[in-house]
Amino acid sequence: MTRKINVGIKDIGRAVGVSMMTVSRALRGVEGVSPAMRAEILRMAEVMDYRPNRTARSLASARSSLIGISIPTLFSDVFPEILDGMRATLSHAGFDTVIDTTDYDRSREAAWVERMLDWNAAGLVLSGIDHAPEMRDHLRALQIPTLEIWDVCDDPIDICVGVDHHAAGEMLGRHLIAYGYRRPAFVSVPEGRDRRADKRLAGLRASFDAAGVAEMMVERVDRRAAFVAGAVGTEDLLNRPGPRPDVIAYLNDHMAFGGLSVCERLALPVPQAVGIAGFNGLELNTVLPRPITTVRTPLNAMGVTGARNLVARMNGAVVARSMVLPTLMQDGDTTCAVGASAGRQNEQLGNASLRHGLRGDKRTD
Amino acid sequence: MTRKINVGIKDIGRAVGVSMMTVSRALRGVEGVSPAMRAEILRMAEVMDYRPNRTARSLASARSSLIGISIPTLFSDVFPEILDGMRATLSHAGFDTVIDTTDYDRSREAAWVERMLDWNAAGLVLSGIDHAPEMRDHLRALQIPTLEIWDVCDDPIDICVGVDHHAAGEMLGRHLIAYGYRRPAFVSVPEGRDRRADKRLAGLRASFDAAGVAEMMVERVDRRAAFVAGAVGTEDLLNRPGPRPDVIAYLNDHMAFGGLSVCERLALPVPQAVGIAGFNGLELNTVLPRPITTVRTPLNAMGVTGARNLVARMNGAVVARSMVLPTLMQDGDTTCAVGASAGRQNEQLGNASLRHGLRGDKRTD
DNA sequence: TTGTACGCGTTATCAT
DNA sequence: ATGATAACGCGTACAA
Repeated sequence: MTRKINVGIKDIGRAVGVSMMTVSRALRGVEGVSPAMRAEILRMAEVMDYRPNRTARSLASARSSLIGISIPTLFSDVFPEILDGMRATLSHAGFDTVIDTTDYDRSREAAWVERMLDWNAAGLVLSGIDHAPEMRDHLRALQIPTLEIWDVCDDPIDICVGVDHHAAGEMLGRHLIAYGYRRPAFVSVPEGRDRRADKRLAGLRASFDAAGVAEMMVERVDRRAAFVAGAVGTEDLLNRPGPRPDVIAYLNDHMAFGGLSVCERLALPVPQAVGIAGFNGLELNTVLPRPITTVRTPLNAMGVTGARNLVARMNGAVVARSMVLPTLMQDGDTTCAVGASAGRQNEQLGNASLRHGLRGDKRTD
Repeated sequence: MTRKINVGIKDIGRAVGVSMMTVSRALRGVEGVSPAMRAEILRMAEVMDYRPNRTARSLASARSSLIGISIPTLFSDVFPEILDGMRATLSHAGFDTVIDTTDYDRSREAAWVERMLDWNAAGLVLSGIDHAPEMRDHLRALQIPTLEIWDVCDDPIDICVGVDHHAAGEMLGRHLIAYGYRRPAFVSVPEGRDRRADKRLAGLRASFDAAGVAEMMVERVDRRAAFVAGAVGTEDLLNRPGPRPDVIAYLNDHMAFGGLSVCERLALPVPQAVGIAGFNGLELNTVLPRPITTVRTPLNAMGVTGARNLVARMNGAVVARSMVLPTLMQDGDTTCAVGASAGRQNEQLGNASLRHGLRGDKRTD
């Protein structure tokens, strides 16, 4: 019960001399209003500076223009890039985005989703495909348009758009094996935190397994800043007793760069003494003194595609349940042919390069 | 008008055998319900899995739990860090955050603010203090709790929390002058895009002016990725005819790092041939091969303080209209005493260091 | 402490 | 093509 401050549909109706319903119809652009009347109403709305009350609209129609977007963190180039891809599509379609950062906490995500449902959210965007089971069931039962982004599976809650992280890991593995690396290591965050990272590691493992290398050192770091995490993890890794790894792969490019800088500080020749590989192919890479070997992921395009699919889905269209985007093996200056047979490897790589496009255009799918 | 899917206050009332109002009171935790009755109602709500309809609540009370947050971009460590600082406070207080990225476009910000008002937003958070005048007036007239963050002035829309960018620029200028630098340059984005950057540049200019150096080269780059922008801007700057700058300051640390990497590629000794200075003191800096001289800004603390003030303000408390947080001059390895009188400068610095705390604890305010 | 009646601004339904 | 009326689910004001 506050003082009436905004003009409402009723006021416009009174001014023009028609009922609320005609105004409502005219404003929403639905059928059933004569062109002349519609024009006059729109003009009057403009003059009176009418603003729709979204809260009332949502209550009456049982749906809102709110889209809930849940991401693990803003401290990564991954999610801002995806969000950027989605923004234009969603805002053009007239949606507002309520964003929540979960810090990789499933229960927090689930609680927040319930809140969004309390808002009559028009749709949801979730990061990845690993969620609280009750939440999955609930969303499925409600049939609310839900996009899972960045990872894919055959059985999403509703629809999904992403890349195959396992395949990407495998691809990187094959690349490193072809170069002759045989003592791989992986620097990541604590297990279970980032499921996509775990999948990439599994893919990497699978490739090395297939090549007869069963052993893989894994270092896990729990630091927020990726640069720092990569540096710390690399230091710890190199300080371990036993044989030193000949190649280190990282969760992402930022961590890889942190690791690279540690190697330089320790005067460890990269890529001769140790190879370095990242993930994502961020723009960062284009300015580094030496580009890092990485797997390029179509983050922005993923956002665009995901948003489009979601909007189509909300409009009742039938869209692909699962959409897998390709990734690209991008060779940099931080890996090279190594080992006793480096010369021979280089020849083989020449051939492989022709066959599979080793430098730049090898891709999943 | 859809099928009734959620249990409402009415249903609980029926189940317990009381009126809706008693249920409403019990659920909201307001006075006027006997403890026994409240306990029973809460239990029943739990059992029936009651979920409040926020839309209806908002319509009836003419206010919502939505806080609109407008930031220029997610591609910077500044705004994610500020957002991170605000998150816990806002979510504990029961607010949902609707985030919009404006890409430094004032009219876009203004349009979005109107949408938030249509949602009965409980409050707004805006980046900086430069906004569309009509929007300012509108928000003032509505008296809606509004926090302007990251920059400060004497006459905010409502309340503000930030740092004094001009003073920060001046501080950096004095620092560089004390080191003997006399041919300064600044690499930034197009003028008017980022007002804070413009203010820092103005402060820097003021210091050099006071020291008798009127000339300052300014290079402006329009690239999204900060690393790339810094690198490109530095290349263009160094390719200019005429005397080369002896020190280059940047909009932020990321750009400074991009510039640093260009200098290394060109085999330009830093800091002997050219000094490099950034802004913000990001964690990035702790892992770089050589820490960049920078001005540290309390981004996270700013978010926390801002959110607390805003929540207090929404609760009707009186809070400081304007709150200025201190910045810290943080000396790195990318600047040093230079010039014909480098030796003497070093001595002076020794003294200055004692007086003003040159290394690490010089600060604004 | 509890209940009644009404209003919030809009959309849905069924008239005309 | 337009209108009257009833929701939507909850909070406010006042009465009991």
